[in-house]
Amino acid sequence: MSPGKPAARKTKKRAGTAGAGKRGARSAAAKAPAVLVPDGATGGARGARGADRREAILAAALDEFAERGFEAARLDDVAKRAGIAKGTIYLYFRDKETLFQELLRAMLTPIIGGFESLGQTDIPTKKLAEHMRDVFVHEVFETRRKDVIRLMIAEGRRFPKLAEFYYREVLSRIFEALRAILKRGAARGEVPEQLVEFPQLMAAPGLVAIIWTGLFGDIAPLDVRRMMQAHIDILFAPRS
Amino acid sequence: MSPGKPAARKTKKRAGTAGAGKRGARSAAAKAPAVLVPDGATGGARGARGADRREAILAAALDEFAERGFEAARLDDVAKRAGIAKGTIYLYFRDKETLFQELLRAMLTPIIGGFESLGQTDIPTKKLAEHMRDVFVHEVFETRRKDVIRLMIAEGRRFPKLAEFYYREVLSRIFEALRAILKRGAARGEVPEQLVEFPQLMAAPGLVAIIWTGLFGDIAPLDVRRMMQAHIDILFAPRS
Amino acid sequence: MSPGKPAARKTKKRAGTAGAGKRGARSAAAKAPAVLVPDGATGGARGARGADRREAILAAALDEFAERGFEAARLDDVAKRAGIAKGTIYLYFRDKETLFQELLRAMLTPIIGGFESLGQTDIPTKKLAEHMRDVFVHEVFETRRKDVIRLMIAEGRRFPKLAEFYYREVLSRIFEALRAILKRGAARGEVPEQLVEFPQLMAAPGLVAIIWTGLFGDIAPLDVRRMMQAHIDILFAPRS
Amino acid sequence: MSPGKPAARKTKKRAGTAGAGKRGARSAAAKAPAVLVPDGATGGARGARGADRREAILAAALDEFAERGFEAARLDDVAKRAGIAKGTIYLYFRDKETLFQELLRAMLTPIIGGFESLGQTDIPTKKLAEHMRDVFVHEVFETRRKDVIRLMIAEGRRFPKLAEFYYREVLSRIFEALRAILKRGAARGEVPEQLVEFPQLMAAPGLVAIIWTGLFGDIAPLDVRRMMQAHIDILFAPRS
DNA sequence: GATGAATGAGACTTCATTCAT
DNA sequence: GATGAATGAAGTCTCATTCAT
Repeated sequence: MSPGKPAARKTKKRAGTAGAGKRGARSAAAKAPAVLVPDGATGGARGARGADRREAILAAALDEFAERGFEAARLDDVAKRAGIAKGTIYLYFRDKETLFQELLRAMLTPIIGGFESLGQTDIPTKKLAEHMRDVFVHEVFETRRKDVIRLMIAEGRRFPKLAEFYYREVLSRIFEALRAILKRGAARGEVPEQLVEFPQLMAAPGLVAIIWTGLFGDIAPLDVRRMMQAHIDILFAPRS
Repeated sequence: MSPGKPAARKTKKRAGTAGAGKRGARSAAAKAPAVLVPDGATGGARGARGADRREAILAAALDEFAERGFEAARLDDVAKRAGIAKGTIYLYFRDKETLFQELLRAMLTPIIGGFESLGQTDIPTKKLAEHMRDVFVHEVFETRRKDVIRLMIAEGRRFPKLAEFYYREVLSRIFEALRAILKRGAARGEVPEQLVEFPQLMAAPGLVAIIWTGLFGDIAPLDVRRMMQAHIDILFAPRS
Repeated sequence: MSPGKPAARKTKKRAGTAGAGKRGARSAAAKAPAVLVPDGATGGARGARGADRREAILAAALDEFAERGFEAARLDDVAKRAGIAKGTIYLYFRDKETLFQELLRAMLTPIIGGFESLGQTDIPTKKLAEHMRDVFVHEVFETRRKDVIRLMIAEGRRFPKLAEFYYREVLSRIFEALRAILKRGAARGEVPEQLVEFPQLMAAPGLVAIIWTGLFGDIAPLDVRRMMQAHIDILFAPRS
Repeated sequence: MSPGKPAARKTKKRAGTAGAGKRGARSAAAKAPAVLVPDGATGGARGARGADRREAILAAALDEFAERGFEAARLDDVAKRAGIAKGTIYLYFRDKETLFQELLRAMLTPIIGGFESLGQTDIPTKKLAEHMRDVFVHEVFETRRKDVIRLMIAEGRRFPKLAEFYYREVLSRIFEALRAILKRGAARGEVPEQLVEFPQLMAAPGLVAIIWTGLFGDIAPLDVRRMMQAHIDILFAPRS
C-alpha cells in the first residue's frame, strides 16, 4: 500500500519486483485503453499494432508517473512495464514531457462527457447531486483517473500549459454545466444561492477525497461516499 | 609505469565566489525566518551565525522546492539562492531528503498553535468559523505556508513518513480541536450534525483555495475569502 | 491504484561472461583478454560486441586500478582508456566496487588451473618446483596478473569478501596441491618436513618478487628467476 | 580486526566510532609516540604541547591510514581521533600527503637501529637468526609497525619518493647488515651460500607473515613464530 | 518499425584545504 | 596557536535521448 521508502534511488539493488512485472504491469493497461482510445481503433488488422503500442505505453506511463511523479519516473521502467524497448517510446512520443502531457490530456478529456448531459434532465437537484457523486465515486475515485487528477494537482504548476488545458477543456466546462444546474436549483429554492457563484464548493469534497486518500488513506481511512453524502445533506438541507 | 605525482589537488583561487551574494537571493529569507526560528535566536554572537545559515538554506529550499518539486529542485540552486556554497548545505542537513523533510516539518508544526486554543472561547460558532477563516487566509494562504502545504500534497505520497508526521502532528490535532468546536455548535443547533463526523468538510474550501490558486490562479482568479464566506454562510444557515 | 511496490526496478542480469571475444582495446587489453576469456568463444555475431566492451573495460580498469589503487582510480579515466563513455561502464558493472571485484575475480580464478594438475606427475620434486617457478614467472610475474596480486595485497583488507574469495578459490587450492606434492617429496626425503606444514615458505619468494619489483624495481632491480632458483637450491639441498 | 565493509563511503552514517573515539583512539597513541619522537622532547614545560599535538596527530593518522588506506582516510577522522580540530593538522603538516609520508618515515626509520648492531656479536648464525626473528615478532609483527609496512606495501607505488626513501634508509641498510652476517655464516658453513646474494630469502617469511595475517588472519590464522622457526630450521639444516 | 547499447550532461555528495574568529 | 565553518573541485552514478543494426 504505502509507496515505501522514497529514497529508492539510493538503494543499490533494485527492489525485487519479481511477479509485479508480469501481473501488475498489465492491470492498468487492461482498464485504461478503453478510455484512452476511441472505440474501433483497436480492432484493425495489422495497423492496429501501432495504436496498441501507444496504449500500452500510456498505460505503463500512468502507472509509473502515478507511483513516482514526473521527475522520478523512469522511461526505462515505462518501457519495461509496457513490454517494449526503451527506444520505442520515442516513436510515439517526442519526449518524456510530451508523454506526460498527452497522458494527462487523454485521461482527462473524457471526464466531461457525463457531466455536460446532466443538466438536461429535470429531476430534483439533490437527486442530481447524488447521481453526480456516484459518477465521481465510480468513474473517478475508484479509477485510475483519481491518480490522473492527483498527478495534475502535484505537477500542474510545472506544466502551466497543461493546467490551462485542463481548466479550459475540463474544469470550466464542468463548472459551466454545474453552474446551470445549481442556478435552476437555486431558483427552485433547493440550493443555497451562494453555490451558484462558487460551484467549487460543490466539488470540494471530491478533492478532499482524492488528496486525503492519497496521503492518509493508510493511517486514517476515510469513508468517501458517506462524507459526500453528508455534504449533500448539508447543502440541500431545507432552510428557513 | 611510475604513477608520477599522486593526486596533488590544488585549490583554485576563490575568484568565483567573489561577488557572489545576489541580493534577490534573500527574497524568501525575508519572510520565512520569522516562521522557522524562534524569535530572539538571531542576535547571538556564536551559534547565531549557524542558525542564520540554516534559515537561509531553508528559505532558499522552500523557494526551489515549491517552484520545481522535490526531485526537480537542484541543491545547486538552493545554495546559489541562499548565497552559500553547495557543500555548506551538508553542514546543516544530511541530504536533500532530510532538507526537504525538515523544511516541511519546521513550517507545518507551528500551524497548529493558533487553532488549538480556539476551542476555549465561548463566542458563537459562526464567528469562530469566520475567525478561523481569517487565520487561514492570513497565516496560511497569504503565506509561504501555502506552498508548504502544496508541497505536502504534491510529494506526500513519496514520503509516507512525512505524511504520517503531518497527519499526526498537525491535521489530527486541528481536526480534534475542530471537532470539539463543531460538537458544541451542533449541540446548540448552530451547525449541522454531519460536520462533527466529517470536519474535513469544514476545511475543504481551504484545500480548494490552495490548489486552485496554484494551478489556475493566473487564468481564473478565485476570491478565496468570499468563497470561504459563502461556505460559512451555507453551513451556518438557519435550518428548519 | 495502489502504489504497490515502490520500485518496478529490476536488477539487470548480465548474461554472464558467456559470450566472449578477444581483440584488445588498449595496452593492457592486448594481454588481459586472453586471460579473462576462454578461447574460442569469439565468433558470435550478436553478443560478441558486449563481451568485447566488457573486456575493454576490465583491461582499462586493470590499468587504472593498478596504477592508482581502488580509491584513487577514477572511472572517468577507465572509460577514457577503454574508449567508451562514462555511463557505459555501468551497463556492465553495477558500480566501481563491483568492477574492481569482478576484475580481480576474473583474473585470479584461472591461476589455479595450472597448479592443481601438477601433483599428478611423478617427476622428482625439485624438478616440479622448478617447473612451478617457471609457471609463476611466465604466467604471473611477467603478466598483468602480477598487478592483480599486488592489488589484492594492497586493497584486500578493505574488501574482506574478496580476500576470502581469493583464499577459498585460489590460495587454499594451490596450497592444497602444493602440500600434497611436498608431502610426497618429504616422504622420499627430497624436501624438509617443515615445508609440509608451511607451504607458504615455498611460495614466499614469489611474494617477495612481486612486492620488491613493484616498489624498488627501478632503484634496485631483482633477478627474480635467479632468486627463486637459489631458494629451490636451498630447499632441496641434500641434507645429512 | 577486520576493517568491515569496504563501501563505508556510501553508508550515510559514519561507522559508529562511538566508543572507539575514546578508547581506540589512544591505543596507538600510547605506543607510537615513543617511537616517533626523540626522547626528551616530550617532557618540556609548556612548549611540549606542540610536540604532543604532533604525536597525537601522527598516532591518529596511523590508525586511520592503516584502516582505510591513504585515499580513503579522512583528515576529519584523524582530527577527531586525535582530539583536535581539523584545521590544526595543517599547523603541523603541509597537507595530507605530507602527513602520510612523514608518518611512514618516522615509523620506519627506527627499525634499522637494532639490526645494524647485530653483526658485531660472534654467536652462531642460527642463534642470531632466531634473535632476529624474535625482534621482528616483538618489534614489528606485534606492533603498529606491522601496519606501517603494510601501508608501505599497499601505497608505496604511488609514492615513489617514499619507496626510495624506505629502500635507501631502511631496507638497503638492513640487507647490508644481513649480508655481512650471512657471509660470515656461509664462510663457517652454517648457511647456504645462496643466501648471501639474496638476503631477501631470509626476510621473505616476515613479509608473508604480515600480508597473510592482514588478508586471511581471520579465515586462516597463521602461527607466525612457528613458521619462521621452520624456515630457520630449513635454512640452517646441516647439509652434506 | 523496433531495439537496446551507448552516450554524456547533470545531479548529489564528499572532503582536502582555507581563513575569519 | 586553535578552531571549525565554509568552500568548491572532483568523483560516482543516473537516466533521457540517440542511433546503428
